[in-house]
Amino acid sequence: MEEEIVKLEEAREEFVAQWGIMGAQWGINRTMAQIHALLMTAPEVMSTDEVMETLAISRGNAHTNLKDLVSWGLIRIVTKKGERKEFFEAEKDVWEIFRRVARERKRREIDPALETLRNCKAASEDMKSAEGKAFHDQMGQLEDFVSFASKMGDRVASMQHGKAIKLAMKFFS
Amino acid sequence: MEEEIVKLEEAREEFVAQWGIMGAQWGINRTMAQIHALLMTAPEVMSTDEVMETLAISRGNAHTNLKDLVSWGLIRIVTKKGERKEFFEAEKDVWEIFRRVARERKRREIDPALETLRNCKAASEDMKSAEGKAFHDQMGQLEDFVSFASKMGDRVASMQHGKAIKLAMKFFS
DNA sequence: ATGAACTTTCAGTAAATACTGAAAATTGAT
DNA sequence: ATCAATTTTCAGTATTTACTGAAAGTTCAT
Repeated sequence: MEEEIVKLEEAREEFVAQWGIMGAQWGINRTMAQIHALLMTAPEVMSTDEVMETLAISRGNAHTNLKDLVSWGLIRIVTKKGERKEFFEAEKDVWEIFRRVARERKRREIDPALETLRNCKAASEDMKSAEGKAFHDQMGQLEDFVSFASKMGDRVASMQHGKAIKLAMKFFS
Repeated sequence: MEEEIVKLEEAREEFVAQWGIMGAQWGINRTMAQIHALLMTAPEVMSTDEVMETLAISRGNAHTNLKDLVSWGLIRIVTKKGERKEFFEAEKDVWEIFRRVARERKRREIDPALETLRNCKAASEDMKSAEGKAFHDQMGQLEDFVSFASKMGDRVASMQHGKAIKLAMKFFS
């Protein structure tokens, strides 16, 4: 039965490593994604020291990324009574994870981009030249698309899991 | 009327810069995103030299990123008769841009991640411990979610623009 | 008020990523 | 076959991003 524990740890390590790579490809720092993966598959809450030790990273690094994960709403701080230390626990529901990431990325990245697109569109509003008109038109198309996608995201993210599943079923019919 | 040209160039520069920042936030290199933005708003096809000059970057950099954009299907090579140089032209249709990015990211990033999730799930298939079962279950949930999202993406990406719009309308009703 | 337990910050450093520029390779016209 | 135009590659370098570790700050029990 000891064998099972080893196998589990191996599988978990593979998952943590791959989640880190995937995070990096999507513009999230590798360590943050790894900590997230670690906590998602942790049977119990973990302290900063445990995270440090498991991933072999420094206190500063662990601390910063744990706090970033908290600010993304992907993990939460838990305190045990009688203990002064903070422990961390991940949101494990995939639908909830998706919703939180979608919300944050909208707020942090999509909205500022939309702002720029609107600026560029406005700046080229009354242009007479063919180039000016084409640019204005292109900005308009991009703005429409991005704001549409963003609204879709909002809409989906604010749904209950069950509703979303139903919708998806309809979608595939 | 000269004034309009200046204003247009300013707006275009703002767009190029912001698109670069956004790209970087989504794990795409800044220069690649900037070249893409530049070509999306170019009234004419551009040569490597023109791209180099406009963005003040080296030949190697311009070359590498132009070829990467071609491999993403976001720009294409155009030749002018009587000229040996290659020119580049961007796909301008936002829906088509979205489809190509979705396809490539699936192929390059989602599919490998799914592979790992399946591995981890399989590796913990017959585990008896509570930890093993919980891990297996978590991998299963993640796999279901990712593969579902990926299928949705496929489905949407393979739609015609018009169909997608209709669907979206239904969605918002 | 003191001090141990713990968290936070941050200057310095390491690692990863992106870029340059020039040399090598390729292409196509003569 | 030669050569000028053009594309491609890549060793070296610069820039950006991430990490370390230790010092400073905070909190809470006594």
